[in-house]
Amino acid sequence: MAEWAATEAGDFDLRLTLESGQFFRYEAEGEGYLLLTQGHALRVRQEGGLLLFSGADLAFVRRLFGLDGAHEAALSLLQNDAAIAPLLARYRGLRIMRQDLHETILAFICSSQSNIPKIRLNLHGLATLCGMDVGGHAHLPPPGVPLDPALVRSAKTGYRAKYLVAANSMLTPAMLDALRRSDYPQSHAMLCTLPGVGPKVADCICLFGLGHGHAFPVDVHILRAMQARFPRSRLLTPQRARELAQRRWGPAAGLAQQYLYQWARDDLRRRP
DNA sequence: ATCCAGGGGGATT
DNA sequence: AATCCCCATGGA
Repeated sequence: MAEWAATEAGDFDLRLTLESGQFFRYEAEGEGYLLLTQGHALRVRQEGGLLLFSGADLAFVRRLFGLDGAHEAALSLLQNDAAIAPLLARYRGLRIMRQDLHETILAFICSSQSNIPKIRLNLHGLATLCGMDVGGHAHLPPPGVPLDPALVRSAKTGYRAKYLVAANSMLTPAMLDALRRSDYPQSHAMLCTLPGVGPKVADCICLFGLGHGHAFPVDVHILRAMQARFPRSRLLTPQRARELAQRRWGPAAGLAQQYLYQWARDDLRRRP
């Protein structure tokens, strides 16, 4: 077994962050987790304010989990806002991860009309059937390669199979580079040209795969959360909720969304 | 603009 | 065991 390294991770909650619906290629293993991403088999576990890891270098781990000053800067924009501050305290340590762009696109095409366990099932199937083996671990297929529609379908991706096949062929290195070089509105528009990617999924990709803090994906959970916390805003449609969040929180809107999502999942479920 | 199909898993009956 | 429910996207 590889050697463990450690890094300071105060104000970080590994379990909360990993299981908050932004990243799906993990499984519980012993006291921690095994993550399969970007060719790495990364083992992580948290002991108090220390994050222990093996399988990738320090810079990779700190970037993946958002352990940088950008998080503190975004937090400081939210902590004086009465509409969101209680959630910051309740879910202390929840961070936005910074993931690989191509993996994020595949994951969130799978995410439409779905749920976390099923997305994990889809991605595991996709990696096993269409992907590549790296040291005994299945990783997602690389961008640009043609995927076998029958295999993609057998990963139980359902009607999303054709989107995954078409999108992966469109995702050339040039397109990924263009996405990375573009600003938030441009990359959002470009992502919406991919099959299976609409405004909501594009915002997830902007937030988790491109690090655009303004991105504010609105699904039913977020819409419910926004309606509950801004009861005086009449007729809060998904589009209006997004505009309100971006106007109110600016580059911290995406982080606010993550706290709202967690709260909605915990407290605003149907049939409580 | 409005309506509705779509796939598979989970909850409910 | 059968049925309802979920709820983003795309096409009619």
